[in-house]
Amino acid sequence: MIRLGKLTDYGLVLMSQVARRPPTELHTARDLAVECHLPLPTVSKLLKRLLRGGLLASHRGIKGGYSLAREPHLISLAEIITALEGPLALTECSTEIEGLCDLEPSCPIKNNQRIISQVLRGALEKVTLSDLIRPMRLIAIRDHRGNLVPTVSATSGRMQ
Amino acid sequence: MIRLGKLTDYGLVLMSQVARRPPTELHTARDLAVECHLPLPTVSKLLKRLLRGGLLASHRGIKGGYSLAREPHLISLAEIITALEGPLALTECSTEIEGLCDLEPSCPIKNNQRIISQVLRGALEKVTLSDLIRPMRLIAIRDHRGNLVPTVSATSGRMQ
DNA sequence: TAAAAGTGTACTGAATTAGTACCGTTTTAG
DNA sequence: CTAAAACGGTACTAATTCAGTACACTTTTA
Repeated sequence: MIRLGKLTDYGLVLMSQVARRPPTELHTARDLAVECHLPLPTVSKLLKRLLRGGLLASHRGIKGGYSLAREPHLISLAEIITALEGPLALTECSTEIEGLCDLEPSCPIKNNQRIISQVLRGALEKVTLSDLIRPMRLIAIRDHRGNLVPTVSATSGRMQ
Repeated sequence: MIRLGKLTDYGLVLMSQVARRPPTELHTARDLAVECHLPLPTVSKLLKRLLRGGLLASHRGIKGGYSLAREPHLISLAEIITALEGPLALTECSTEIEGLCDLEPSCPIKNNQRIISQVLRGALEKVTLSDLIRPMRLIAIRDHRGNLVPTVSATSGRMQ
């Protein structure tokens, strides 16, 4: 199982909750915690990370709160996950940082690892926050080898 | 960062090491450990899991060892990862098992989570072991929104 | 100016994972 | 027929990572 941390999952829930409301509306950490049934400190922590990632805008003060930094269809899953978990990669060796893996000098598949990570990222970049909040269809396409390849399609008709 | 366990990474190295040799050749856990610079107990553990996943065939006895259960181009990354880490999913809620997540009854994006997992799986099913052991090209395609979408292409001309 | 809301850091307990050890089973060479 | 080499399974321990929390600070507005 390729795992996404629980916190990242919560983060997706939070983002989609904000995205579901009118773009001008401000959401306090407290309100979001109640609406999403999550503990306030956790929500607060996540909103901070999403802010630093440039996905949310914040407004301080007594009438403050958070709003989306961009329109939902311009925020990809890849960005959200990156903001919450750090650089999107399958293994440590596929990041830019060298020397993390003992096998690195002799690793026979190092180069391909990087490419695989990019394929994965490509898949996640295709899905946006606006896809997450509206009904999605799963369309299966048969590739040249006859395998079923699942792909998303929003009801709006957005395709790839 | 979407993380794959270190062990799974080792597993990919092991599988590609076996795949690089003639299909009839048997590989002992000891030999693979030396060739891949990994501790023997770890290698042994991984080979067992890959066997149970149906990706390797084993031969006992003094002249025993492991070989691939199928040709490299019929073994997908998705299968290898599933064998080593369990069902391929982004979050617990996207698996078949219900009731793991407190938010489940009220989770607004539960259904879409499942679909996202399937998209990801689709991407990993497209890459096979044979792709892993030969030079791969990364080809970028622009989708309808003008974004670059990375995709793999083996030098053999295999495409999707 | 006080209250409400965001900002940042640091700590602790829990859960997961990696790594190891041990003992059993199968096969084959001599 | 038996000893050695290799696979097969389980269970345990240490290390790492992650989730969750607490606390002190800054900003804004009624």
